[in-house]
Amino acid sequence: MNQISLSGLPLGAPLYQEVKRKIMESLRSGEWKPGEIIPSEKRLGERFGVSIGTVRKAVDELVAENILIRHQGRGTFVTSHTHDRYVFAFFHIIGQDGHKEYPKVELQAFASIKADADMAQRLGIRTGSKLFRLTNRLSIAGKPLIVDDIHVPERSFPHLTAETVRNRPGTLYQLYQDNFAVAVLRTEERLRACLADERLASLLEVEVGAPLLHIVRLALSFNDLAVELRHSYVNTAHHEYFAEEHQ
Amino acid sequence: MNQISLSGLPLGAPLYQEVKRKIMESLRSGEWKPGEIIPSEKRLGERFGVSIGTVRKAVDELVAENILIRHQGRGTFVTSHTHDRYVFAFFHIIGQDGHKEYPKVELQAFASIKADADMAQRLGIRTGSKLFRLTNRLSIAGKPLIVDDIHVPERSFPHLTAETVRNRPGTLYQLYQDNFAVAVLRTEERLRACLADERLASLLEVEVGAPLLHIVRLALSFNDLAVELRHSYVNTAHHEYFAEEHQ
DNA sequence: CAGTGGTCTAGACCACCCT
DNA sequence: GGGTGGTCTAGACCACTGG
Repeated sequence: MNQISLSGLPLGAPLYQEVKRKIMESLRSGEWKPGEIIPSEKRLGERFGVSIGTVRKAVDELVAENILIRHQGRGTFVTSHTHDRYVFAFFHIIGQDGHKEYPKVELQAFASIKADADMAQRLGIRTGSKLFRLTNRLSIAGKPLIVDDIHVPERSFPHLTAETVRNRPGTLYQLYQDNFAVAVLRTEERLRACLADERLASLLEVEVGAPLLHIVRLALSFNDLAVELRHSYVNTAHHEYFAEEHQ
Repeated sequence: MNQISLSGLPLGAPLYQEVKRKIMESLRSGEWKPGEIIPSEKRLGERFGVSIGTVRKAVDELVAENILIRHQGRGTFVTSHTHDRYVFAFFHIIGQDGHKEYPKVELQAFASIKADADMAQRLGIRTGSKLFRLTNRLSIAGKPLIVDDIHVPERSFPHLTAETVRNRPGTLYQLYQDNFAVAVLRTEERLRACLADERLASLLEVEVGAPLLHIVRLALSFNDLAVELRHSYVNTAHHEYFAEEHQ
C-alpha cells in the first residue's frame, strides 16, 4: 500500500507538485481572488524556497487546467468567470452555421425543495437536504431554445433569492463566483435524446413528442466538490451540441 | 500582416516550435511509425542542434496532444491506435452505471457512392468524389445500441473492401492506421436529438418515432485533414454520451 | 525604464527499465 | 550497469507591458 502524506500527495512527490498544491490552497482560501494578480514567479520561488523553473512547472499545470492565466509582461492572474469565458468554456450549443451565440435568459421559476435520492447522490449530499431549484428559459432571436432546470445546495448558496438571480449582471457562474465565492472549474455532462412532455413543449414552443437533447451537467469546484446539477433540454432543430476530442 | 515562413510558423518562432514541427514532419513521413520508439531526447537534441530542455518542451506538447507517449526508463513512443485507446479516447457512450463497455460490431452494408454537397463540404473534397459508405450496427449484451453510417474518401483508402473491414482484427481506426497509414488524431462531434425512421427503428429494434441521439463525427489527421465522416444514431434508453469540460 | 513572463542552455541527480 | 525519461537548479537573454 502506498503511503500518503497529510497533503494528499504521495511521500516523495515532486517539489513542483507540492508548490502547485500550495498555490491551489491559497486560491481556495481566497488569498488570491478571481481576476487578481498573483505574485511573480520570482517571488513565488522565494516564498516556497524553490527555483523559478520549479514554480514555472507548477504554474504551467494550473494554466493548462485554466485555473491561472499568464499575461506576458504583466503577470499571472486567477481565472475569472466572465461572460465571454462562460460562452467559450461551458456553453456548447452552436447554430447550424457553427456560430456560437449566447441566448437571452428568462427565469421561469425559483423554489426551495428537498433533494431526492438521485439529486443527492449526484451532488454528494444527503437525501432530503435543501436545494434551490431554478428554471431558466434561454432564447435566441426570440425563439425558445433551451430549458434549464438548475439545482444547487442551499448550504453553498445561503439566502439566494429569485431577485438576486434575476438581477445578476452576468452569467449564473459569475454570480456563484462573485456573491458566493464558488468557483466552477470543471463540468461533466451526460447526454441523451428524449421527447418533449407538456411542460417542455409549452416552454420551448414545440409539439409534445418532439425530440429534444437532454443534458445532465454536474458542475464541480476545487477537490471535485459538486456545486450544481443542471438538466438542460435543447431543441436541436436548428442548433447542435459541439464537442471536440484530442485523441 | 504577419510574415509567415515556409514552415507555416511565424518568423522568429520559438526554437521548440521548430523542433516540434520537425518531429511531426518525421511522423507524417513515416520515419517513426505508430507504436515505435523515437530517438532519445539526448539524440534528438544533437540531431536538431538544441539543448535537451528545448527538445523536452517540444515533446511535452506532442505528449499533451496524445501524439507521443513517454515511458520513464524506456523511451518515447509514437501513439498507436489500440482497442483500449479507442475506447478510452473516442468512444463516448457509457451505461447508466457510468461503465464503459465496447460493443460487438456487425457490418450491415458496404458500398461505393458519390459525395453529395454536404459530405463533400465536411470532408473537404469535391462534390461527386467517390466515397466508401459503411453501415455498422453495434450491440451490447445482444441488444442493438448504435447504428453508424461511415463515409471515407476512396482516394485515402484504396481498394478497401467489405472483407477487409469484416476481417479486421481491431477497431476501424486501427485498420486505417495499419493498412492505410492514416492516423486519426482528433475528432469533432455535433450532437442533436432525432426520431427513429423505419430503417433505424428496424436496425435498433425500437419503435418508429423513438428518440435517438444523432452524432455527426468528423475524424481528422495531421494538418486537420478530414479522413472520415460518421453519422451515429444511439438508442439512449439505457446508455448516455459522456463529455467532460475542464473550464 | 524596471518588472514580468517566455525561451534556452548546461548540467546535476534521481527513478525507472532492460539486459 | 547503462540508458532512458523526470526533476531541479542557476543563470542568460528576449519580448512584452506599464508607468
